[in-house]
Amino acid sequence: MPRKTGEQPKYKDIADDLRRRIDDGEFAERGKLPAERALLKEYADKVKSAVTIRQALGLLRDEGIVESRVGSGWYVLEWRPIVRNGLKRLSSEQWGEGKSIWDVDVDGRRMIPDGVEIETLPAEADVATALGVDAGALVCRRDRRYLVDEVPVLRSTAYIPEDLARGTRITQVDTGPGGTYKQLEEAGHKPVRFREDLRCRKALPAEAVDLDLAVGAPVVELVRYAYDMVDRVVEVNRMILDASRYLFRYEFGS
Amino acid sequence: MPRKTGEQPKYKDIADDLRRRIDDGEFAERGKLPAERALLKEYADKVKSAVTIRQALGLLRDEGIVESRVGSGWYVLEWRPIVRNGLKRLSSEQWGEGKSIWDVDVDGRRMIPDGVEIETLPAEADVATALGVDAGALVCRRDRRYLVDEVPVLRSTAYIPEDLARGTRITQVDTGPGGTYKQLEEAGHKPVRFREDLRCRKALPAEAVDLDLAVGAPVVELVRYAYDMVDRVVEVNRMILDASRYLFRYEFGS
DNA sequence: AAGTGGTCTAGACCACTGC
DNA sequence: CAGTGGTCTAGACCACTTA
Repeated sequence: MPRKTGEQPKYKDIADDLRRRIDDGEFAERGKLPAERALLKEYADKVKSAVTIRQALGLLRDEGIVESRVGSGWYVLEWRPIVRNGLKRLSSEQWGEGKSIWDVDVDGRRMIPDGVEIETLPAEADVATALGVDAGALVCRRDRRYLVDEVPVLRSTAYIPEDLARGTRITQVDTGPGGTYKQLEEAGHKPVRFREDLRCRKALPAEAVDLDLAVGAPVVELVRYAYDMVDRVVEVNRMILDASRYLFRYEFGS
Repeated sequence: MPRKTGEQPKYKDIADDLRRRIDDGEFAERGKLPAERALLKEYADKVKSAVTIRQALGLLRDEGIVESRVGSGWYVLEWRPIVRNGLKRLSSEQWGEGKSIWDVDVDGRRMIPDGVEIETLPAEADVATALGVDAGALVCRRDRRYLVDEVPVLRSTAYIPEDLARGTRITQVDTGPGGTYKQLEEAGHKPVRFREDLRCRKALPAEAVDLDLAVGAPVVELVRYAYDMVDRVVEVNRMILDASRYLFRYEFGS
């Protein structure tokens, strides 16, 4: 039956009730909700069809407070963010002394690189524009995924103009202490200025697979530009992050 | 019929095809997709039920590339972000000379305040913690929504300790040129340091209504802390932004 | 008034998980 | 193997938009 005027749809009623029960901690112990068929019985006086129950659960999933596991059930989610400090991580104190800039991402938890792909190839149009080189000019691409607690949280794809990367460890899997930025410094192109463009949107299907997310889950697309002393772009890094796991922090004085 | 092993669900096939057609510009002219019932006929050899068509369209909506208008149809969305520069907007050059810090949000477009609510009230626990005052201490709350192109894009709720706001125009609807920060400066508490914590998640039902979003659409929750010379928190501003309309930019030198 | 998206029913079979 | 979520069908009525 469709909705009557002035009434809220049934599935929203169900979602409201489940949200309240979750907030009340009713499922806190096992972290697990009753099965769909069980909920259908619980709410039998309100709703007749399993589809409507699923609609309510889907709403809660959209809000990021529950997740489903096929063959297993529906589970309450906790939110425990990774704090990513956009300023500290880029201070040369971090990478100047040989620390990896990823170390500052996670407080307590380790961020583990999961496979690296390094390739030298002609720049696509958007990459060329971002780097300020001609389209088709050679660039070095470093592509890598990162895990926290064995869960993928971040895909990072960095582009460096080939003439800056050539002959350095930037083209190697292990860039050595201080990473790419230290290598750029030694090549006479120390990054001194940065820009980060941050955009939040829903995951595309390919990204959802890569980061093990539900389709439509929010991701953050973060593009960082690193400039050297003469304002040349020496690196562009495009990152896709699982938005639900991150808190982005920027601090600055006047 | 359920999915066979190794196959993609039908609704994803439909979504893939529609995504391709949108990218090809097939609907660019009117910006409008065929009606659900028309799509059901178009894809009659693949899919038999309207629910499955709706599932495919819902996927595209989750990805933020189409929207639905009841009684009207499905429309292709364009993405034209508001660039919000987190650094420029907070330089005292912006507000020191009497500009509103909102003016720098929109390039070309105007950001229009839509209703202001000002109230002095005891601080909730989380606000008290953020401001570094005792729970229950009086604070001034300035709550306001902003529109761009007549569309709500931002809800801003600022909290200022009552002893700093008392007797100033902070408690007035119009804070005068330079806004709250100019008033704080004149009270001897010039903000000199800032922190912004940015988190992306799906909209809660109340937020969705407030910003005229679909439930589950991504929003950005941005909390800004302003500190004076002696590191006292002089303002906390909690903002909820329509994520689909914003690009956040942070620039910093080393 | 005609067409549209939104909601709902009462079933069904599948692949996957966990015992 | 029993239970779970995921997908699918073939209908239906409602409120809303557009003309």
